[in-house]
Amino acid sequence: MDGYDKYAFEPFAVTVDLAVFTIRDGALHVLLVERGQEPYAGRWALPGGFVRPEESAETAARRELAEETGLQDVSGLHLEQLRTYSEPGRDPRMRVVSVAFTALLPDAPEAHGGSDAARARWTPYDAARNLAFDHDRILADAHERIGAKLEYTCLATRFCPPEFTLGELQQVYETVWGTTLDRPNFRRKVLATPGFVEAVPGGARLTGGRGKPAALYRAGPATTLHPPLLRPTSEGRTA
Amino acid sequence: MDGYDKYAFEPFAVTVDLAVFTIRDGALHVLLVERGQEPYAGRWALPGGFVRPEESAETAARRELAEETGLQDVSGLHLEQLRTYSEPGRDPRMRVVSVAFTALLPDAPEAHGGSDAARARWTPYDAARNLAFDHDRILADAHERIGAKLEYTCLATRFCPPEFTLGELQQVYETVWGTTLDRPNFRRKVLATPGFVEAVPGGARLTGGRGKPAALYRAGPATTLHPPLLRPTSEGRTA
DNA sequence: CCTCTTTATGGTCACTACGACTATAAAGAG
DNA sequence: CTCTTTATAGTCGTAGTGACCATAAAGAGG
Repeated sequence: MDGYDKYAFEPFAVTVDLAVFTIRDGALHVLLVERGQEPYAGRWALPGGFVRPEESAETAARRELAEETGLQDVSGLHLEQLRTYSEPGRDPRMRVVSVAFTALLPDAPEAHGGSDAARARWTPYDAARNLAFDHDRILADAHERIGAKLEYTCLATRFCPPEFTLGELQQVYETVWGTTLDRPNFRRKVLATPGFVEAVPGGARLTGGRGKPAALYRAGPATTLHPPLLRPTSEGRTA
Repeated sequence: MDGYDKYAFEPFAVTVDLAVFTIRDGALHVLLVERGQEPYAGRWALPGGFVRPEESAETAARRELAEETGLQDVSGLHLEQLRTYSEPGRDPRMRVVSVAFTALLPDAPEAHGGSDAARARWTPYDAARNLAFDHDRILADAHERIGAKLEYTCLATRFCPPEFTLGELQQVYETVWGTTLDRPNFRRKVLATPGFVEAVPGGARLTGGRGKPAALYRAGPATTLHPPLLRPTSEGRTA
């Protein structure tokens, strides 16, 4: 931050890009918009936009999240800065530095594409490839980040509605990690972690499921998991 | 990234700020520079500078790191993006978005203050307060980040010279975390983690220490710790 | 109505990891 | 030679967890 008068500085455009995840039909989905203009016209991209003069990147990201999802209240949603992408050639028109964010939604509200985004669509994560700009990379980084954070935080409840069953919570882990987990062991771990989930006073779910009705839980006050809930095959990674 | 023609965008200045840590005399130190001009003239700040037109933020950060430390080869040093700070009022003169990085140095080369930074100095972390801009916040975020990463990565070896003793490695943990660790248990854990450290073929250190000479180790190929090496009192955090 | 399937829930058992602790070895200081 | 200091080896009990097995409670289909 020193030397303002020693080097001239180039003006940059600053944008935010959002990797918005949800779980739909037991599969991880991400919100994409279709680009209407060059470059990358017709290609899918992460939602985002310019940071306005009076905004911070976080404020801009939450504004874009509201616009793209069409949700009335996005204040309770989990929004987290991922990292900043600043490679000189990442936008062919001009020098754009983009601050990427990750957001987690409980369930997919189908109605969206509020303001400027031409078409917005929930896309299965595995099908979200060949995106515009460096968005493939951003999306992969975001996926890796949330997978890692599930291990040592209570983030998984952010994918769930206000009241949920342990089976739904387990499905969050299985969907993001792409693995299966032993149900009794998962249950034991979650219930043994104080503040992770709290039982709903007198409720059990009946109608939907095919099997025995499951108890309902809410997200607890805890934010971190000690000890962590490690992925089955996350051992011995050398690189 | 859509809507280029729909909203005018403000040009931003983009800078990098570096939180460079080392361990000196058993205490965590951070590299600071003294500002020579307004605003915050005479105050200490994190080293940093503008991102040049042809650079990425990472490139700019490594260039600044070389300039401020005066080191010939900074290519092997650990440099990691922390996060981006973009609050509208964080620089009183203009709109500046800063990408913050964290760097870890094995030992403190006293000679530095290479190019534009008036005076650069290693400062004990606990004494690095009341910095310019929002650098107190950046520094605190950086400290929290490296403390957390020590738990589940092999980052601690980045604080050590090429060959080190387990006592030195333990001191890294104790210094960053501000705790004490049980020596035999720490030793057992480190040696039981494959790829964390590797014994130097036939060496033991003699001259310096007062006690029994310690075996020398090098950093191994592993990058992550499974299971993690958790801090003594990092349990039950609710907020 | 009975049986099969499905999901939820409760439990056991063995093994690993770890905190707390004791003991021994090998150096320098006095 | 003894004291101090640091490194290293090992022990013991407990928490956490992976791999199971068993039971309960619902719907589906005969």
